[in-house]
Amino acid sequence: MATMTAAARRAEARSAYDAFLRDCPTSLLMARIGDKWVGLVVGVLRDSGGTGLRYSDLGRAIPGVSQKMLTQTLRSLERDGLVSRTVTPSVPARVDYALTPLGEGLGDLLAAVKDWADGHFGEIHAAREAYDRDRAAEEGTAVSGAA
Amino acid sequence: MATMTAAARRAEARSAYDAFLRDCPTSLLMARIGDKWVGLVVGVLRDSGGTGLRYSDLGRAIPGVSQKMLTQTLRSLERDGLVSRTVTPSVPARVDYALTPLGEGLGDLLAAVKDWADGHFGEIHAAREAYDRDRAAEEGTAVSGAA
DNA sequence: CGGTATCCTTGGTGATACTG
DNA sequence: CAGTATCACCAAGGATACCG
Repeated sequence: MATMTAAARRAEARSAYDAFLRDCPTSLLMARIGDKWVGLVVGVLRDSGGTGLRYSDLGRAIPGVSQKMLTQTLRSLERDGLVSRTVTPSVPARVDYALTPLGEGLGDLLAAVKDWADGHFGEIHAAREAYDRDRAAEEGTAVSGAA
Repeated sequence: MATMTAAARRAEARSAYDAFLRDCPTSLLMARIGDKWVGLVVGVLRDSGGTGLRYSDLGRAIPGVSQKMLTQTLRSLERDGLVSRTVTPSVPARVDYALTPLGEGLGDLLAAVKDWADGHFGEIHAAREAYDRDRAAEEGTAVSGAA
């Protein structure tokens, strides 16, 4: 047992931390924002005005999303009170999705993220190129040194 | 071939969209924010003041992060010019990480996200409970109807 | 101390097929 | 139209072992 203490303690720490992260509102929101489709969906819903969009409209507005992912994203957003789902029991059935006030708040936040991204992407891009260039230069130096 | 058109077009749309997303600064930043460890790392670095932290300090400050993930996160952050890496060639070697001005900008953004999360988590949590309750009630209704 | 290289597991993602 | 269910895949993440 004593030989496993280090690994066991690490595992325990991980579990405890994971539990903490699950309860941490910030982590939750960050995971949400980072989700591949969430940003697109609330963006599209935001652009559509408060009128809402039908399921198939959403699918068309976001090329490349599968039904599964669209439904899954919509469901989780609905569960968190960020989008509202309105079923009109006509034939064929019609379902509209719209941002709730809370969802609009998230949309505003996302817009702020977008602004920052647009404003600083140039710097980030430049930093990447500089980093990659330096890295290539180091490798080149190493190679020429060896040769 | 005509029978594959629908699938082919979908695949093509996916590829084009994926390419677009890769070039989209907003998507890039969202992916970054959503990364499990990025938020923690810049948060810790931010709290530490501008003095920076050593690699092992970071590891200790974030229980549950593996060396691999810590290094990987730090590298990608460094590549994007968000953190600086300073090597002091003493024995044993010492490496310090700190937020760059750009990284502090990201930190501010993250703080805004955190504020929103803290301010609205109550609503989200309530929405979840309401959703889950409704869902359970529907199932219950279905069952009682069947029975 | 501060990493890198490797293997292995897990689950997120997407394609497909079927239903009310 | 608006989903649900199932399967298959691959890549992110973690554990482990080793190097400068």
